[in-house]
Amino acid sequence: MTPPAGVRRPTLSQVAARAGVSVMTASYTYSQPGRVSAEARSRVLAAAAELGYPGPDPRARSLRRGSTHTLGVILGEHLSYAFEDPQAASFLAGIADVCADRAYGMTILPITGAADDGQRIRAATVDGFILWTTSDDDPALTTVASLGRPAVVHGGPVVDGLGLVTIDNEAAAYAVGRITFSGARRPLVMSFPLDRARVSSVVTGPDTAYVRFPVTRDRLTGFQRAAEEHGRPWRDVVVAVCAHNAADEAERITARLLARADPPDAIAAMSDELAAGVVRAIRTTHGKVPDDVAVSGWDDAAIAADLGLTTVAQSLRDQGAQCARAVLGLEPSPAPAPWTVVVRESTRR
Amino acid sequence: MTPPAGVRRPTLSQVAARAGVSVMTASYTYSQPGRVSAEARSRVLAAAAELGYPGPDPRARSLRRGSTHTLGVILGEHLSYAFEDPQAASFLAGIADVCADRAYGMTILPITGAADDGQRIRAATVDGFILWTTSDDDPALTTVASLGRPAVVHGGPVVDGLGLVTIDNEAAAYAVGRITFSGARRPLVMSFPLDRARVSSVVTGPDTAYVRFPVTRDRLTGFQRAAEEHGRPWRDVVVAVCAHNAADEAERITARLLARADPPDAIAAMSDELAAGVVRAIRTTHGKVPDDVAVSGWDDAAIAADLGLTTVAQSLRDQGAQCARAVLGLEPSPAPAPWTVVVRESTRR
DNA sequence: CGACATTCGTGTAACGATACACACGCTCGC
DNA sequence: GCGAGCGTGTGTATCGTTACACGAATGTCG
Repeated sequence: MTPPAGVRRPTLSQVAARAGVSVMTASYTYSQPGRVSAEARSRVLAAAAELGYPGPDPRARSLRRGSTHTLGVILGEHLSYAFEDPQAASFLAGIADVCADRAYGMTILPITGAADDGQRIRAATVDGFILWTTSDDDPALTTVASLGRPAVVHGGPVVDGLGLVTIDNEAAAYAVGRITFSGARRPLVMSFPLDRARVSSVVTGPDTAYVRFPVTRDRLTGFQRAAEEHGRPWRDVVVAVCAHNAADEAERITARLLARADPPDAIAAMSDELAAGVVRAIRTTHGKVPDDVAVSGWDDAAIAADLGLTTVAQSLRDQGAQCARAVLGLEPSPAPAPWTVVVRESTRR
Repeated sequence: MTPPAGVRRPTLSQVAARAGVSVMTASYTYSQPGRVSAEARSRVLAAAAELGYPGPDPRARSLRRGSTHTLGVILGEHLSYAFEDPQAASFLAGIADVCADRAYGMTILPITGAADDGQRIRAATVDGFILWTTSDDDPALTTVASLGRPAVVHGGPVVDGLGLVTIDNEAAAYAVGRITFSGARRPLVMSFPLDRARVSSVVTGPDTAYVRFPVTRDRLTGFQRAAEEHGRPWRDVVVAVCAHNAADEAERITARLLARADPPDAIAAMSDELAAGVVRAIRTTHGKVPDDVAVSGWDDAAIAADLGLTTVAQSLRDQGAQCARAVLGLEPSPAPAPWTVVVRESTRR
């Protein structure tokens, strides 16, 4: 995989010399072919072919032109998890659609959560940024904001100078929570992490003000309203926190909770992935959905239809595309993204 | 998301001027801090802070240094599918691991299958390439080879000057095929596309020499050997081709095949994803796995364990990482990647 | 005390391309 | 017949940084 050493990429001026024209004529042949006569153009292209000139060096071009034709994507969690998280994958697919359309590259930035992330962001050769899964206190936010390049945050928080693409998570959580918790005596929320520490834990009625991830905070707030409306005080509501958006983890935690003296009888999960784990755990212990435990998910992924899950339908793919368009300046002021609640068997008692 | 217009990024020479040192001293402050005295260094950093200088411009740096600190990934199928294909996601995760480690960016190139893909590849500001899901006649291969930058192909084909990371697909297919087809009278292969047209179809005993995707070709060849060893001539073996690696499609096709007068009684699928669709279709029609139909998958994904699928275990994640290391020159000569067959209930009669 | 190594600052010349302005020859239109 | 306008070719300056080589100052050692 190592290229033959010693062969250097020919330059535009070598091509120009060989074609017997000026460097600018050669340059225009690539950037504005119409600007050059047919004869000159063909001589340049012939010379380029003879020399094996692959076209203008993108590095030099991006320096001179000031644009890299590439978008940077900053994924909040360690990259390892990002690709295996189906939500993130849909979101990335949406970005990729727009990028492919406009011939933009899409760079996944090598963020690890370590101290040098700021440097890595500053060193990225990209025209703009899209941020996924950021917390209020994520240092990447201030770094990106300080660069003065266009940037859009998905989900939140609101940062001055950065765009925002999101749904109204609180309203959606309230809507699906009301359905899930209806008639429940021990409602439970299967949640994403509350802060960047990303540890799994089980707490009751957490103060949402301390939750650092805006998406998670808004959803918890909505679920809280729904629970309280059904006469379940928040301080009695159990919130199970999964460190990652993975069904396995939700299954393990749910199994433990079901074994308690006061097992939950309604579980609202923050993703279909987590809900799938919940359902698996319930079935393993010979429980019935929804008779013993009502369950809802979020996203309306393929698995939600398979399992008959009530869920919040949103298109992360569209939201990814919206982010990309916003960064590229194709979408003046992104509107709140649409969502609906899809009611299926998993909440019908 | 649009940055305040008019503010220009300060340059290194402005910082140097403000700090009262030469440009080179300022430059060394960032690239080789040890090379400058503590006093000069702190003056430069102070000046940079006052001016809001975010560090050396990566575009200029990559032009001058000749390296971009970024790897390019070329995904054979249209990007839309790539992210939703769990195999691709694992592979990408492996690349991402290595990139994050070395502070390399990872650019997904905006390949669409259209005519200007070559230009897009040549215009990519990357140090090397990793190619995923390429066919023998993929024009991206020759384009990449002509650039003389390090590149690695996953799965094949073998191209002069490009590295190769793969398992021995033929041997693995033979191994899992022998188990799956044991005692079967109507073996069937659920396959990936045979060529870049990517249409789904159902054929019998295709001439493997005409299959354009090396991975698919090698696996078919292995399955062929396995079927023939069990006394099933290849011309009688049905090969169902799925256009994409998606369970839904496999389910639809399997349902149709099961409704035939001569339904298959053993199905070897080229991925667990496809096998999951196969199992779903069998169960929908009240068939039993493995009693009515033996099934095997490929990859040993999470779903394979869930479904009790016999499968070829390989780590696409490790292979992705291997590709990345090879391109970065950290791995002299990549060895064939390991695989094993995991036998579970789905083939035990 | 002179020879020699080390530390650290600087000037100059690239890296490879493009923006811009200018020059030249032609064709029109009046 | 002459200025305007267009189509084409070219020189120069510059994008922002770093490699390299050189020189001055300081330190070390016999």
